[in-house]
Amino acid sequence: MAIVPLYRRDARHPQAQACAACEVRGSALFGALDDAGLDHIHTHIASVEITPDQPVYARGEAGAAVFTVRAGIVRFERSSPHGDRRIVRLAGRGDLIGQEALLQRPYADEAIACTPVQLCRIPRHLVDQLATAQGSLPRELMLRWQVALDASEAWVAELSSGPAHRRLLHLLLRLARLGEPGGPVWLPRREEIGAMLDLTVETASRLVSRLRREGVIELLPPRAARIDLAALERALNSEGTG
Amino acid sequence: MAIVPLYRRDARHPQAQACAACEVRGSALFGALDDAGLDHIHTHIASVEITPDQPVYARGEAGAAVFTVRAGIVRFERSSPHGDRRIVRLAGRGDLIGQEALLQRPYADEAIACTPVQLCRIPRHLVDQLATAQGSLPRELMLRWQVALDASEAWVAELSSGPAHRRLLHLLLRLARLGEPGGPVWLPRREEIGAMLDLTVETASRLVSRLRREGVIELLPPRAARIDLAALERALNSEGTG
DNA sequence: CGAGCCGTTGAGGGGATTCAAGCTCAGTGG
DNA sequence: CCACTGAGCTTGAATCCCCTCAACGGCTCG
Repeated sequence: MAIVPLYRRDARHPQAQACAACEVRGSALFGALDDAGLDHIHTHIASVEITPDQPVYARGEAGAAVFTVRAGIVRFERSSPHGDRRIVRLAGRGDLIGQEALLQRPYADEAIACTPVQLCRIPRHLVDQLATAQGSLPRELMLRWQVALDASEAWVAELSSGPAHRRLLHLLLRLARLGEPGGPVWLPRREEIGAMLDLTVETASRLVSRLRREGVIELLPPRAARIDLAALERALNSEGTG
Repeated sequence: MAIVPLYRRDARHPQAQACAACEVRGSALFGALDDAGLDHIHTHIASVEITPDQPVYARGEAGAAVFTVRAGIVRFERSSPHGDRRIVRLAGRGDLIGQEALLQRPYADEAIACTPVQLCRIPRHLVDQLATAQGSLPRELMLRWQVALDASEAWVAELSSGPAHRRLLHLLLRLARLGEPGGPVWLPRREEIGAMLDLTVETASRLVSRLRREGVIELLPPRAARIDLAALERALNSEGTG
């Protein structure tokens, strides 16, 4: 974990004005804060960069901080005592992760970077301060919690239900939304697709190959792809009726 | 929906002192409130009773209230545009449901009573009042949100992963925890089991019958069963190694 | 008593897994 | 430079789990 403190006003610092200029400010946790508020907090928030497949935090760890995702994709994993692991959710730009820490609770999942990830690390006590001083923060927090809950329930409904082919289509739809609109999307390894959709690597591979032949996706190795959204929609619709 | 206002001090009222005497007070949303606080809110909270298979609220509805579950089991459903429906989570005694309403958002799921359910209906504005007046409430709220998020992620990991036999064992384990310890548990209809585990009725029936033959559960029709927790544990363990 | 819902069981088929082999590609060291 | 290696991906063949289609019995209720 590369941790760099943020000094908003020191223009010589590479992370100068990072909070104020943060591209996700409008949708991030402190989006509603004015400059005075930023002055108060900016010295406590650190910018964190994580390389793919490195953990942000581990399940059971007594966390002292929450994170906002500034860029990249984070996955949440749980594994059974028997060893099989399952990816239960993804988070992307603007999402708040590790909220359990605010309740002095251990982290509930393994959080691992899928792509290069940029995070803002926010100490627990800092949120506590703002929660008492300001009125708007709790509401922002609850919003994040609800977003996470909604994402998790949608994961059950879309990525854990029905035939494998449809589950993969839904996954691609999500990946497309997580990336730049129209741009190439991050494509997980086959083993990761399997962990997301509860499939074996072989089945994941077969299905991806099939979509490639059908023209729904164009592979851009390694770990990227271009998605034909129109073809994807078509495939999803013909899925139900066929 | 049978709605009965709660008048805490009117001893002639059947719901008299319901808030003060509420069995789930210690673990419920207003658990931390003192009597003075109760005085303020008790006239605004209504007791709601719902019969099995009746909705608490519908997805998309602009909700003006959250609910705490005082007794019974509530299920959350989502259905795809193609018509197939999936149960994504269960809630039981002490759980807070419909929290989206606090954010002026439409309800995210269909919430439907599985068993006879008793709820406390808490208007949104009441929570807003308490949130500004008291400091402890937001924390309680966040705790509920985290409980729901955790339940949803566990649903992915346990009830949507692996072979159907193991998924059913995990479901029975949950149902046992939702009911009285040692007592009979509520057993969903086969169709409902199917919607929870993404199975057909036939497969659900076959698996239940198998567990009955193996002595893991004893059916107590209609819609109840006794579970041999030791046998269940054994079955879950031999599952992984076999 | 017949209608309808729920649960059960059987037979057959299909989709996903398992086991296995071969491929590409980047990194390594001769 | 190129064989060697290992990780990731792909494909094939056989097996198995679960689905589909179907029939039937128990039960409630009009």
